[in-house]
Amino acid sequence: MLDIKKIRLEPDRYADGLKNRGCTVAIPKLLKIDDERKLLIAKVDDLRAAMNKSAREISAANASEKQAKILTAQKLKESLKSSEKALELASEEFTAIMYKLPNLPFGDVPVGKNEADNKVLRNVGQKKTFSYKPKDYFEIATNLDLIDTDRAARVSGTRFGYLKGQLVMAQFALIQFTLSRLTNEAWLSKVIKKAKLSVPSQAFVPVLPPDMIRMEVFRAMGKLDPGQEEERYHLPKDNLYLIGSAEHTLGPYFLNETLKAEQLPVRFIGYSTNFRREAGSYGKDTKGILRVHQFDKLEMFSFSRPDLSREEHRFFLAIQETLMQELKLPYRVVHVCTGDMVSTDAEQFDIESWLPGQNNGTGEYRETHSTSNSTDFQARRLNTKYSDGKHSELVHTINGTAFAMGRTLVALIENYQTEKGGLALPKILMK
RNA sequence: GGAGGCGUGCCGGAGUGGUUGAACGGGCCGGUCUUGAAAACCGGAAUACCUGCAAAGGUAUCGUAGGUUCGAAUCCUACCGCCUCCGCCA
Repeated sequence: MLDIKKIRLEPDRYADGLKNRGCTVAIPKLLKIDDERKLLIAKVDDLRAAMNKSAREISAANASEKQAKILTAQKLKESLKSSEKALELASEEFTAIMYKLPNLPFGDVPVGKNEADNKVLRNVGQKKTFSYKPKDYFEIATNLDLIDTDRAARVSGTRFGYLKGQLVMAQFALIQFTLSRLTNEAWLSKVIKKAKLSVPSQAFVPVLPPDMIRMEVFRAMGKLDPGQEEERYHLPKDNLYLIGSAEHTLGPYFLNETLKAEQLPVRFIGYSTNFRREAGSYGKDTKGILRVHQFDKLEMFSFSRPDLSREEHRFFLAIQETLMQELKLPYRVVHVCTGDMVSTDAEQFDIESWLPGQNNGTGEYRETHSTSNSTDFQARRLNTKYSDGKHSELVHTINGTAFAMGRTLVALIENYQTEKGGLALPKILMK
């Protein structure tokens, strides 16, 4: 959620930024609704003050005048109730609009309508040349009996898969590899230095978070906002939702807490199973495991001081890139444009991995990673602050994929396939 | 799933309808004393919102949301969470 006070100070900047995101809410109208709301707050506060005063008088009054005073107070209460009702309606209208507003993009985020306007920042890594037409990962994996979606469909429906055998071993190797890097301060320090950043090098704390989340908390994370609800699995009997990323339960870890300034940044590397309904993607990637209802992912999350959040965000990107380079997977970095960003983000980078077997063997880039700076947008609803002992302020939250298991396995299979239809995975995973 | 208990400020802990933002103790911050510290003594300290240039004033907050009442930390209801016992169980 945005801060109405900041919107009031710079209405034009907000209007422009939100317009670039394709948000149609009119700022002047919002401010007018807020004005009306404030008038009602003043009215209700005055009436409550009068009520408090009369209650004190009743308590002090002697028996003879008490009854008359109570009668006056009762009348006062009637008018208070009607004003309170009016305030409640005005507040609901105001909040409904505020919840619709996405985060304000930074001024240097590329402006654009949709995916087509995203800006490719760089291509990294050597694309392997094949002496034959490289195969699709699904063909290879099916031949080696590493992925079975037919039986999964029988058991669980479309967009599910069984991962088997050496592919499972590869997933756990990938997990070990990643955790060993993100918990290693010396390694992180090298990443920071190479990226010319000045954030501290403290290690990520590995976390296995809950895979289910309460409705109120999910809402506070901004992940049930209009348009997103359809993407979530809901368990009505218990009123719980299945998470779509470890981000969803890592973010609220410090719900309603104030951290000490010297604690920051707090860095988590969470591993979770993620559930997505993939509503509205019918007919897209129906084969294989590129787009499934359930997949595992290692997700980075950081609570940062506001003045360092942009560096922390670039640090996340640098980690993603370094990990990809260690696996020798070619990729490109994309600066996501205003129209294509996730609603809670002020800035977003994606990494798209090179998949040589896609597109009938000519290859294509597919999104495998994403990293976002949500500034104080999530922290405001989560009420997560930090304090230096004198002042307290909302923290900034940063999230980013370390590795999404399924799609990374896809990239590994396609890039490390052999002519005979086997796999020669990188040594770094072979331990 | 059954039975019972409990949720007060940074912490402990009073408070069962009337100036209670909340006794008391500890911790914390500032000061006096001291060569310095400790002890002792004195003083200070919550958050959010509204009005205001400010000083200041007002409102709300005793798990959360409603309700009863002129008045609620105190009474009622629901929800959330924690604890104990029984049952079931990876």
